Amino acid sequence: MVDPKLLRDNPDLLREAIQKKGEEVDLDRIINLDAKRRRIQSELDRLRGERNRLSKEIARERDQDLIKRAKELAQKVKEKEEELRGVKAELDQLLLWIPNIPHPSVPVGDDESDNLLIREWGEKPEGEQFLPHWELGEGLGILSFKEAAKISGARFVVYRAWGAKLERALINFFLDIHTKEHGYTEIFPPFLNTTDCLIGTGQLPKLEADMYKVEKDDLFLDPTAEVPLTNLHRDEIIPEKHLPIKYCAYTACFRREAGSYGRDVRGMIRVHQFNKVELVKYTTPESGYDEFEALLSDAEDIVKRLNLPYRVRLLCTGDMTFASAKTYDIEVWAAGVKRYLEVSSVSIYEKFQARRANIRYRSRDGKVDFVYTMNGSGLATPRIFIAIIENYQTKDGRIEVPEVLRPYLENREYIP
RNA sequence: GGAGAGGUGGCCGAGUGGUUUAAGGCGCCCGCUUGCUAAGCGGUUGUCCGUCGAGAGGCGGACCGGGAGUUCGAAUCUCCCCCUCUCCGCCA
Repeated sequence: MVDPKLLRDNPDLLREAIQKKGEEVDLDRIINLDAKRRRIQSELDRLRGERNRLSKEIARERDQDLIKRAKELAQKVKEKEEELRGVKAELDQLLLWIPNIPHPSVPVGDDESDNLLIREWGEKPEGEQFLPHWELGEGLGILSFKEAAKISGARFVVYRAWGAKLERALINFFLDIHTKEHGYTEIFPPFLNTTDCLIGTGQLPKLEADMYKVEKDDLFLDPTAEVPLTNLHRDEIIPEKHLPIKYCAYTACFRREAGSYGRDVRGMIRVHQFNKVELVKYTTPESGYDEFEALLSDAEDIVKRLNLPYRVRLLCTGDMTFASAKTYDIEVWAAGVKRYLEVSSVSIYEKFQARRANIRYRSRDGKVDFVYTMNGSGLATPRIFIAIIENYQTKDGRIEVPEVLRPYLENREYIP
């Protein structure tokens, strides 16, 4: 959520943000409602004050006239309360639809074509001999899309034999580096989240169509570990000395991918369930952007160690998500499909999520303020798996195991 | 799934309709005192909304798991929901 004070102090800033992000929000309606809310609040406070004073008088002497006046006042209070409740409910709902304000360093643009290339790393393997992962994976018996369809339908994958081991190796490798070398605390959270959690991180109400919901229990399968990790400290005031808090977690991630029916239908570039290790930080506002750059480099470090060519792009205002103030994408080159694949999205939310989830900190001088939150994939496996098998395929049709993964794969140089 | 107990400030804990302005204790912070790893004495100590103020802060209101209700008045009474604990049942 944006700072609601901006509705009166600087509505143009909000208007501009909504426009840059290509959202549609009736801001004037919200501004009017906010003014209405404050007016009703003031009246109600005055009425309640009067009622309280009267009640104290009645406690001292039971005067029938006083009680009669108090009754009338109580009726008025009740009416105002009802009025306030209605306005507040509507306002709170609408506030959830105002997007975050992009950071000034973010390029203004409409779509992917306006994203800014920040850097490129590594040598791209190119040539006709590189097979796409679906041919390679099915051929080697390490992936099966046919079997997955039997179990769950389209856009799922079964990892088999060395494929399953490679998947598990990746998850363990990611977690080991982040916990042992980058200083993150490992969390293994639940995979189901309450509605409040998803409102807190900003997936709801806007992205409900993209999520798997367990209707009976009113719970959502997590679309990313960002959700549980950021909600770990919901409704808390964290002492400043505990900051920054750095968490990493493996979870399976579930996305309905509504509205992407024609895209990436072959293979596992886009699937409904995938594995991901997520990094989340809570910081002070002052250190936020430094920690954000550090988080990006923690994610990049993994790609480098796997020796996968990649590039980093800064997303333009039109391509970044609703809740984000600034987002970098890390994309690896996959030689078989001959394109870059997004393997990590690193975003800073400033106070946007903290306001929604009510996560604050107490500074050393006693002031209470919202924390900054940020997160990034570190990394998502299916596309890393794709890049590894496609880029590391050998002439004799096997996969060379990247050196850093060998300890996780029985020290083999090749699979199968 | 069934039965019972409970949820009060950073923490412990009192509080069954009206000086509760949430007792008391611990902790924290500040000051004083003391011949010193400590103790004693005194004081301070929440969050949110509104409003006034340049600011420090003042004033008003709300907040005792969440929500609705009864009442002139609710931490306290009623209803619904959530969570925790104990026992039973089922179960990886």
